[in-house]
Amino acid sequence: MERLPVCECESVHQDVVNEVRPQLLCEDEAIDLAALYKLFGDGTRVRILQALRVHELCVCDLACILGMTKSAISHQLKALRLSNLVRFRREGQNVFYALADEHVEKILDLGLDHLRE
Amino acid sequence: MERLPVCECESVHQDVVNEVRPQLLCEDEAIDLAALYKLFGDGTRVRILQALRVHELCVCDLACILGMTKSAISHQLKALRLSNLVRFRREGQNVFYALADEHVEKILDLGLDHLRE
DNA sequence: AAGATAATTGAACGGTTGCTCAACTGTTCC
DNA sequence: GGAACAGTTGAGCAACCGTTCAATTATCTT
Repeated sequence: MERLPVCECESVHQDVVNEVRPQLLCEDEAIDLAALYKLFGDGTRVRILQALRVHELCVCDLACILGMTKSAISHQLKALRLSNLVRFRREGQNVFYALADEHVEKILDLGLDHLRE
Repeated sequence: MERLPVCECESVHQDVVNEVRPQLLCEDEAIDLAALYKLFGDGTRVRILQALRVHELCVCDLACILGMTKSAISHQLKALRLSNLVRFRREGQNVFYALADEHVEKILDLGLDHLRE
């Protein structure tokens, strides 16, 4: 679906707008990027990810560490799983979760850097 | 408010839990980090930030570029302003916005890296 | 096969969020 | 001062989100 270049404003700086427009994220990229960061935008998920930096953990462990129900944790893990931010393996009755790659750690660190500056 | 180390589970891996617990983010840090990333977790705000990478822009320009109302843009800019992700200066009737620092760009880039891997 | 426990799932609820609309502020120009 | 326009703001509403609760699946043990 094309986004029309119309707007309600009279005094647009047309030259600048024309310079910016081709460098924009396309709609899909913007949505994907936002979807990625949305996962980091919740306290529970961030704490889960931070915990998984230290050691792989089962749902039970995470529930214990964060003081939440297994159900709540599992729901959040599902979201992280579907976006490939965590991977998991079953071992008997336990399912162990771990960070999917070091990209996740980098994102956590960069955010913490920003907060602590 | 202290978080009790209780949980509903019987078979917690206590040694691992004890190792992870002291390395956790405290509640406040987790919330602040999540609040930061929440701002990147919306398609409109991400597109605004990406546009501001190219050039400082007034509300009008952004509305034009994104095909949205000035009001909608202004609401989002307020959120970005309150968290110091953008700065602004008034020039006559226009208010020009720009990225606050290169941290914001780094975060955008890291997210895009992840998507394109 | 039955019982116990880890984990997942779906529905439901309450809170949050993003946009719209209308009213308002601030600046410029006459 | 008053008209015109850029920008901000608050209320309202629909959509989304995170937790709870209850039911279900999967695995292990006896």
